[in-house]
Amino acid sequence: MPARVRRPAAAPDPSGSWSRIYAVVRRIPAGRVATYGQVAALAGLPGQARLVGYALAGLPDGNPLPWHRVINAAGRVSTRHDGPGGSVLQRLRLEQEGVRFDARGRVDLATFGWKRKAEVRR
DNA sequence: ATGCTGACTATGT
DNA sequence: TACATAGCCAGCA
Repeated sequence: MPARVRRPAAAPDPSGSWSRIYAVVRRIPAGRVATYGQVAALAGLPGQARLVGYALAGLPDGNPLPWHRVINAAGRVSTRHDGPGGSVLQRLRLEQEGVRFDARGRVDLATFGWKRKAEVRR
């Protein structure tokens, strides 16, 4: 079995990359989605989209982090190894927040993508 | 200290 | 649009 990433414990290392990732994910507003690469860049880890996925994989169940708002660059929900239910739950939560999926199960990043600055409204 | 794995992305065919 | 390949980093055995 693959070495399942263990959660960063209750006291995440503030210097650790994972903590920075979590901090960014937490800022994603409801009804919007961000790509792994985008989160990585905002976390100061340009190009390390993978780390974002792995960091989220180590999240404990029931944690307050809106991990479901993070999807891949293709606008699709990544399938996790944790269980197929995870991706389903993710899509469900997003739809609940108003994010629309097309017939192919993809999200239009141009519409629901998280824009950090100035965004469309305000 | 070394090697393997993994919620990814960009590029080429 | 879909599949294959290479590059990236942190954590665990």
